[in-house]
Amino acid sequence: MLDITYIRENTDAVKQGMIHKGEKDTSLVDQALVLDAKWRDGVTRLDRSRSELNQISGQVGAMMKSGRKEEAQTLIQQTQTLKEEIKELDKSVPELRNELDQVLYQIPNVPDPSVPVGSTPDDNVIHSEWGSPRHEDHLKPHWELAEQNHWLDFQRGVKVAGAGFPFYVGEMARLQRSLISFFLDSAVDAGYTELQAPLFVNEDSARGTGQIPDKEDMMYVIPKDGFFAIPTAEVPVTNFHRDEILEIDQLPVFYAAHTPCWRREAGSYGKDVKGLNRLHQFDKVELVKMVHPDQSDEELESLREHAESLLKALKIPFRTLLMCTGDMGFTQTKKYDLEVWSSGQKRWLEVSSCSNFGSFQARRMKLRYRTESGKTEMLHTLNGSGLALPRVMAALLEQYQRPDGRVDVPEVLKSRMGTDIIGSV
RNA sequence: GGAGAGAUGGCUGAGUGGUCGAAAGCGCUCCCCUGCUAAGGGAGUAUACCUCAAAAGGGUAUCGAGGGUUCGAAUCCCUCUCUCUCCGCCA
Repeated sequence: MLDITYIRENTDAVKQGMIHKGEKDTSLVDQALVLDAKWRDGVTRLDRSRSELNQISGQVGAMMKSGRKEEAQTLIQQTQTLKEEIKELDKSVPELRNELDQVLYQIPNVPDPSVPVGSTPDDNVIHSEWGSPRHEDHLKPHWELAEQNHWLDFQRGVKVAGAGFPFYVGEMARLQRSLISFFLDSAVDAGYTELQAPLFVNEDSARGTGQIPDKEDMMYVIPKDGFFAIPTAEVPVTNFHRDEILEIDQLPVFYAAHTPCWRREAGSYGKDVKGLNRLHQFDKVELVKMVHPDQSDEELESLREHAESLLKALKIPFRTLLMCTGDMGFTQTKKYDLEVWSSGQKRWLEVSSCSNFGSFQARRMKLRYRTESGKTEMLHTLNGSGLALPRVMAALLEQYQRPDGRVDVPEVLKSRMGTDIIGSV
């Protein structure tokens, strides 16, 4: 959420940002300002009444001590109206604040000035392209390669769990494990601290990163215990420091975590869900940064560069998109998407999304640091995939396939795979 | 799952109805003293919000969370959560 003080002082910029992100109606901002004024008025009145009551209580105490009970009684009688007033305000002020928060939750983060203004994916800017995509006619999609080599078992996945929960078999399982380990090692080398995180989170955490109340339907829920299955490691990892104040010399904080991710993704169909393109459960290595506000612009670039370096090391062709205002999402100030070229499907597949959230997430989860002057201030958070496994594997198989359906192992994975080539003729 | 104990500031730990946002100690910061080291003295050291152009100042709330009793609650009552110990179960 945005800071109401910021909205108060930058009303036009906030409205402009909303419009650029595709909202037609900016009246939420005006609503917020009205509620803010009401709420502050209520707080002031409540504080004043309480102050009066406290003062009287002190006097009563002093009288009781010195035995002036009658005097005390008359004072006590005076408190009745005050107490009623407090009781009312005590109810209405939090209600107003709650109303205000509900409005604030619906106001999107303001895009960074460097983000191209646009409304559709066509307005995204190609930031860079890398590698040599294969364009032979008879390249197979990964699901055909997987079928030939018995690498994926979708049917048994359906039997055991349901659609979108495949088994990875033999070399494919090992390939995934090798990639995960490669990604994590790279992250650690780049200064990230490796975390193994809870795979279920509680309601507070889901709220902290904004999955609820907005995007509840994306998550699997375990109602009996009040858990949410994480849709990304971003949720537990960003919440790691929720409600904390970090010292300035602890910054910046970098974390990397591999987790499965569960997404309900209701309503998808067709080529999107074919093979490994879209699953209900998939593995991902997630990178999270918590940084000083002055650093977040640069940190987004280095985050993107790190994600790109993984694809370069694997020699998988990809492009990086700078997402336009209309395609970047509610919570971000700036976002890059990395898309690998799927040689067998002749299309781009998103494997990473690197985002700067500014203080938007931090404010929601009270993630702060102490400035040199001793004040507390919201941190900036960033995250990015590094990387999402299934689509990387899909692109890898397709890019490295041989005419006989076997697949060469990328150089950087050979020792982990224990072989130069996988599959059988 | 059963039984018991507990939850206070960065930490340890007092406090059972009236200047308690909270003693004391430790830690930390600054200053003084001391020719190293050690020791000593003094001051300061939570968070959030409102008010104020800002700073200063003022006010309010917070002693696990929520509710109640009272003029007044860290202290009394109710509900919940969590932690610890013992037993059971268990990778």
